[in-house]
Amino acid sequence: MQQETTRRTNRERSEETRDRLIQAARRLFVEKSYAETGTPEIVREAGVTRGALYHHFADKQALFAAVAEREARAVAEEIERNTVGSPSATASLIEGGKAYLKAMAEPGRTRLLLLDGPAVLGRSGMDDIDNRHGNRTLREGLQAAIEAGQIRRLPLDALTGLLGAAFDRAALAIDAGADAADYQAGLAGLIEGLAPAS
Amino acid sequence: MQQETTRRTNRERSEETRDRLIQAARRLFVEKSYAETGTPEIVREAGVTRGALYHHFADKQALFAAVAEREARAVAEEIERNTVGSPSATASLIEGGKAYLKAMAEPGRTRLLLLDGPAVLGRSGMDDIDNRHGNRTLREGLQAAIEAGQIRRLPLDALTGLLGAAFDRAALAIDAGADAADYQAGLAGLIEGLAPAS
DNA sequence: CTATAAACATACAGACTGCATGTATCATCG
DNA sequence: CGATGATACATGCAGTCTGTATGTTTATAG
Repeated sequence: MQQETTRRTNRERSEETRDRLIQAARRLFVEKSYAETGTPEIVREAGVTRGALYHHFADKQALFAAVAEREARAVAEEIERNTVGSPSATASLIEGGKAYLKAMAEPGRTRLLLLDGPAVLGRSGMDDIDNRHGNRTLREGLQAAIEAGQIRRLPLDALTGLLGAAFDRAALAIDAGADAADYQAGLAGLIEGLAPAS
Repeated sequence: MQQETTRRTNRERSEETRDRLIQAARRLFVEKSYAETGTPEIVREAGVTRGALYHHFADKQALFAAVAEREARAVAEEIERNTVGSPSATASLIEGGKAYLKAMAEPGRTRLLLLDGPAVLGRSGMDDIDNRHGNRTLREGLQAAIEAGQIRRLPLDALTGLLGAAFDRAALAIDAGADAADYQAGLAGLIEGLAPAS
């Protein structure tokens, strides 16, 4: 039989369709925005029909969640790959921050994860994604630094949130054309300032 | 003439209609969200028609911008009212931060200004509003603290953005039910840590 | 090879946005 | 004060979108 090329297992069919939808949606959500991208346009770009979309995803929002989830995972992996163990805990934090900013420089990530994400999924929804992937690293880094006595003993969750927000803001500003060095300096200043009072 | 009650100048008519629209929109944008609120519902709540809405505002987004602008102004005024001159510049920053968090505790403000705002108007659009109202105070406070030698000399705009983001994050977390004291402590730690290295 | 389930396609109902056109109310000027 | 123009608003319509219900094809189990 020559149509073996089209003969695929169900798993493969689903996998590919989901993948095409997520990739097409990512392209359009980044180029325009979540709100200004319609599902007809997404499925056209993906080469499937809206039936397929609504078979695999509960609604447009669920498709966005899949896009965001994949993106957050990619960021986390990229950081883990580009980061090596550092001597001091604070230095490790600063280095991790640099890796985060570099990963977030990939076009579209700030819009997906920092602008549309919180609005579409709510802050709690984005927190769930963050905690599954990226933020965990930051929290563990801070905890290690605190227990190593290199950072003042402050409420861990709050500190994680506050520093994470600062990093997010830096990523946004840099993406908007601000001077990266300025923000790197500001972040380093904030982190170093957390050293125990002398 | 007994219908003098309905005899109003054009200015008054417009003023009241705009006001009713902005207030109704605010209520609904807060209760649900910008995306899930339709213009038919807004005008019903405001007691006018969609014609009036589209006469006064270019589109739904422009109406949201008006709501956000008014809210940002209210926050700025509330802070200015509740804040008194402090001895040290850093203490003044911390006090201003407390006033900000208190103002942002007004229901709906975090959603309007921190979640939907950036997504609907873009970060640059929200920055415009912020710079017209709130953020200016923070920048000036930081500048004063730097020139008074109470805070390390770091890039002013970057530092303003980073600390502002941390405050925003605190407001969101507190609104979501987190312990306010934890975040206050974290913020105080961040600010105090900016003191020049001893 | 048949039956069943999964994957996808198509058709449709309801709702919404923005605009175009119509009407009422106010302002201006001779 | 009366007519003319402008402003404020109302109504109707076209196009589009989302989610669902129903139909069809493809894979899998027995």
